[in-house]
Amino acid sequence: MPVAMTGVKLKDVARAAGVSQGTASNVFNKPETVSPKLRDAVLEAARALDYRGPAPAGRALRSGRAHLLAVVVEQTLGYAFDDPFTHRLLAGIGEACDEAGSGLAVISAESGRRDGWSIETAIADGFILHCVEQESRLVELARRRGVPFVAVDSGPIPDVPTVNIDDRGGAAAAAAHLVALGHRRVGVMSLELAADGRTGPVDDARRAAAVYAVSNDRLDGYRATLHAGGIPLEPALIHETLNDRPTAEAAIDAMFRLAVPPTALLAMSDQMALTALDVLSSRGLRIPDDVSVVGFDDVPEAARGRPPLTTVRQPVHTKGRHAARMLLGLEPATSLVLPADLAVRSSTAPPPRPERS
Amino acid sequence: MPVAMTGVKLKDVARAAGVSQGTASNVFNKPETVSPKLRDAVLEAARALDYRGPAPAGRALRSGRAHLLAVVVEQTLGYAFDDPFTHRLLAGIGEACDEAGSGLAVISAESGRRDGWSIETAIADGFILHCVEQESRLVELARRRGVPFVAVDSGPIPDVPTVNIDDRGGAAAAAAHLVALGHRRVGVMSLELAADGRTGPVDDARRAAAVYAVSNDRLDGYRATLHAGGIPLEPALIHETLNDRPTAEAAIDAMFRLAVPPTALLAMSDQMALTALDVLSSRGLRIPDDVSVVGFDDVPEAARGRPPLTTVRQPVHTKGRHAARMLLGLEPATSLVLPADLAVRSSTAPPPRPERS
DNA sequence: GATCGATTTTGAATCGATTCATTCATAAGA
DNA sequence: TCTTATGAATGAATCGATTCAAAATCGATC
Repeated sequence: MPVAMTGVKLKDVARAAGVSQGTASNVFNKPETVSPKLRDAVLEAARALDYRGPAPAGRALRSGRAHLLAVVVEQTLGYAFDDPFTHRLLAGIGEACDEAGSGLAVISAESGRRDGWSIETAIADGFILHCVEQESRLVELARRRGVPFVAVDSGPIPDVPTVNIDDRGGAAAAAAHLVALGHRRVGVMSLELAADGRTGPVDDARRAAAVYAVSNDRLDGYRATLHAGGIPLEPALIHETLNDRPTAEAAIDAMFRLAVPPTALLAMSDQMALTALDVLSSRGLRIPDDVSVVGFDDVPEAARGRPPLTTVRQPVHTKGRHAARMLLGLEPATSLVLPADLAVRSSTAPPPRPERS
Repeated sequence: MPVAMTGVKLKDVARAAGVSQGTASNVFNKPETVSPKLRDAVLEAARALDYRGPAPAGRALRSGRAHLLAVVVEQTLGYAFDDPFTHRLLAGIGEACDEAGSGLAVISAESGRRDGWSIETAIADGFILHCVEQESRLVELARRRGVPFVAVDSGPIPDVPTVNIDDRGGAAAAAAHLVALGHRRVGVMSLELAADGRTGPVDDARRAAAVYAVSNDRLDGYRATLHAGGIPLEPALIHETLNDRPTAEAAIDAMFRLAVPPTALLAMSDQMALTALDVLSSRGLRIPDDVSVVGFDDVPEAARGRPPLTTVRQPVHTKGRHAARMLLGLEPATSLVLPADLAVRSSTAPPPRPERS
């Protein structure tokens, strides 16, 4: 058993076994097409030379296949793996990859990043873009790269397969639930509308500048439904956050400092809603007695909230699965809009002092 | 703006720009070494031909660098992304990758997997093996592959850099806490000892057959400390589970059917401990009044348990970070043992009827 | 004007396999 | 016995870049 140094390649094995390189290659890739006799000879030579098997890089170059799907997120990898929503999406994608024997990589397209591994340099068979702006640098990059890709949670994009949920409908259901309960003053905690890090009240100009389809659609759903119920939604009652604790807390602060604070909160993510639960109750407000809270996403933590969160349920896992299966050729690559519905739990109730019973 | 079909390569660009291929390559990789004049010419030619940039596969083949770290887990991808512990590890690894501009891939080494992407075929600069058996197929594969790797949560492995925590010490601290509270009858919920899917009571023979260093060390820590406190740990009070709900529930069932059931439970993972909290309280047992429960890991959910879980805190995130940094050459590749300590919260208390006060 | 050193540029070699159109056997059918 | 299919094996071409030793260029100095 010699300790091989390096550099044994298929050519050497082929030569040692006295066969052509093509045959040696076949032994490793389509063993059934080569006679047992030669097959054994090659395998034996490989063993003798301590050949480490076909080198992946060479193989990828020639065959054009990488057996790897890459998920592109706009945050840092550190953040992505901390976010429960992303987990579920990745789990769904992972399931499809399991099916196809493919690997799964995550690419961070965070702006300030050193280059290295990115859409431009990743050796992958396809990309899943998550939550990108409609006319984003990332879409452009993926296009240029010439590798199939699908966009998830990014709204419709011309000539690109996409997977979305009915954000507008889900948001409408959430708002309708509050209207039905009798709420007349409702605050909205919004996800980012544009990628500029801005937070705070959302006026019409800001809304017009929205680039994230998801936030925009949800806001639309809220607004339209509240409006139909005769409830105006003034800028002071819509606060944009970064989906993290500090900015969510600031939003709550601002809205509950108003002369007439809201009796209910519509949050565009469970993460914000759970923060709200926490912040509000630590201020002595009771949920749902004093304030109702509705989340969005139905992450696993939502049902375990205190109290369990009323929220918009969406098939995150399924979404990931579809996107991955499209890229893997396991289903046709089209554009999908999956349904979202309301899961009513215990964080919502009629407002404390109904104007009419 | 012509719609390029395919197949424009560096050679074509070089020719069009009237420079050598080497120079063209430098324009994309070390722009500072080529004169502005030629640089512009090349860039211009690239634009004109709609060149898509250096193809990653070709680049990887020649340069030998992939700019990608791969994490190898023994479960399916679907499972891996569902497990809170894995998230934290990945977040730590991701953080280091962010630093180095590297990508992060996850490989499932689940046994029944179709081939495709595996240790043998992944184009990666290094592997992080998580929770593998000491003399595992996976270690062997990684060795053969000839690419640097480090093993995490796998105990010491000869000639391989590893990152572990002081499992024995952490477990001992957990047990000592219960002993100090006055418990005399303690049950253990164990993680898998070997990869054969077996569950149920753990006798000496089974213990001797343990291949997972983590489970083995924790069990050792529990045993030694209880023993020192004069508390015997009979097989009927050690139950092996698969770290999922059904088998955890079965373990609890069995132990609480005993003539003298335990007054405290030592669980080797928070996931099991949280399940225990759930199962026990749904049977009318109060925690910690009737039964004390100690977890292991301190996942984020632990602090949010009902009641908040007393558990062994370990630096999962840091563990991942170290492993990744070693592979990325950001710190020397050695073997690390990080500390674990006890986080006392509200799931532990003295036993209901102390034999002596 | 010649010389020296530093900076650019070149061009061929190399990374390691897969592919595919041919050639070569072998067995079956006429 | 002579085709004709069928299945194996061959070997050259190719995938798309990076590398590096050697050659060319350029300024500055003597």
